[in-house]
Amino acid sequence: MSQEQRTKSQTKTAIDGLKELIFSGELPAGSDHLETELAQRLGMSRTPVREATLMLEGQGLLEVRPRKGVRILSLSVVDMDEIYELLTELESLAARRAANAGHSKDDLSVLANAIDEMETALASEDRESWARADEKFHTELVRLGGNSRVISIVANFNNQVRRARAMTLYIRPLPEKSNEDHRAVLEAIAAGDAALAFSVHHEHRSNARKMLIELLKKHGLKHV
Amino acid sequence: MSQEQRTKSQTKTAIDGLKELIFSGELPAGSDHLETELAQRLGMSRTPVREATLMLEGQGLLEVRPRKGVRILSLSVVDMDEIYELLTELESLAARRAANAGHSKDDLSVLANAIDEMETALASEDRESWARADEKFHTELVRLGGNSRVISIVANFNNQVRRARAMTLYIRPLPEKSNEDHRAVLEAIAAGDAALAFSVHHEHRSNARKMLIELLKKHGLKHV
DNA sequence: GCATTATTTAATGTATACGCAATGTAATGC
DNA sequence: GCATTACATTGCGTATACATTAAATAATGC
Repeated sequence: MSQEQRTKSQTKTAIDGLKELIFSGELPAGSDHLETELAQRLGMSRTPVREATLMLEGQGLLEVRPRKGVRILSLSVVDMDEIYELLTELESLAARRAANAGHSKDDLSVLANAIDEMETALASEDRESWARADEKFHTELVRLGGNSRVISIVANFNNQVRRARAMTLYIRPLPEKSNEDHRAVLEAIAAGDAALAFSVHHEHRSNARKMLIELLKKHGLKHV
Repeated sequence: MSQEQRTKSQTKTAIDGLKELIFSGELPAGSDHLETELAQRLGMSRTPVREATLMLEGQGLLEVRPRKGVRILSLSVVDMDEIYELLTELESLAARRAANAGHSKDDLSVLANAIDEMETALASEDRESWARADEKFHTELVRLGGNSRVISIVANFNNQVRRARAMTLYIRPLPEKSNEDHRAVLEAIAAGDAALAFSVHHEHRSNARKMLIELLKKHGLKHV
């Protein structure tokens, strides 16, 4: 954790608080909440809550519906598919850029570590640890890509699918083959083979997308 | 134009007003403006202006800098390059999806018309008309792609580069070859050839990107 | 004179007040 | 009973008041 601001503004507090409430499921997808209720809950006046909800609406986490309250957004299968398609493209773009950037072995150590962590986690079937390492890998990959717009868009959509991912973590098959892909991507980047990095990662992500969508359909999860 | 809201909220008025002021250059890139000043200018209190600036900050049009005022963002060459790279990828994705969607000739008429309009405009060297038709083509292409996330992201970044595009409209060479690409993309989509639609459009966009970046550098436009 | 501290200023962040419009409820006419 | 209209409620949009604090300025000691 980075050093906290001397005094965090109420609006920031509200943003973080709401995010946390949403991610944790305390404000479930589809639920409605009046500004006054949220303000009370967060211990502040309506003003900063209002500003926070407007910003989070811009980030696709909720919807402000006058007189109906703030609605926490749920994602349909189509939404998930759209987002995964987008993430596939953007992460693959990042992989290509990362390969072209000529990163040193040292630069790539976070990726390598994440892969190791996933391996360890897989061996002990520790899905939570695996998920953390997986997210670390993908986040770092995008960071290495270096396109700041891509970085923030990907981060944003990862937030949007966070709940869904957590929800499916225990019902999906252990990603045995996944790490082969990760290693292949890492190697392509280390070798500076941009086309390969792109295509391998694209394939990897496409597969994950298909798997997830099938899973959602199979379990009748129309909204997550 | 769609029927106006009975009563447009002040916040919406502020958003539209600020956008217009930014796009028109009345609030030049890099300039700073206090909330009070903007409120007076827009004829309303600080509250809706504040909400508007926060939302526009989320859209990358300006930056809220406490005590320094709202700064209208300018884009560096690197920024432009990042954005064009992103647009290249997302529009190409849209082209692929459009090709896979099995659109009828009728569905593709807007694209076809836009191409014709560009041709006409080119013949009379009417750059403004050409730019409008070109934007129409690209917007429609993305719309046909049908991924709503992609649609809104592309729209957003088009807003961000709007000024820069206007600025370079008269100093860049007439895009003689450009329409060949557009036609090729249209044909690939009509034929349902997704891979071709993707690659042709990707190439088209990459070229435009290179051209623009060269142009900015050549003219010493470090910030637009 | 220069650096440091105290003071003032001003712009923001936040709370609050208030009117309006949308929603629900009761009353009325048929 | 049912539809329609009047009424009450309430949640939001906006203005405004106030507190806070960063920045600018003045004052002080050396």
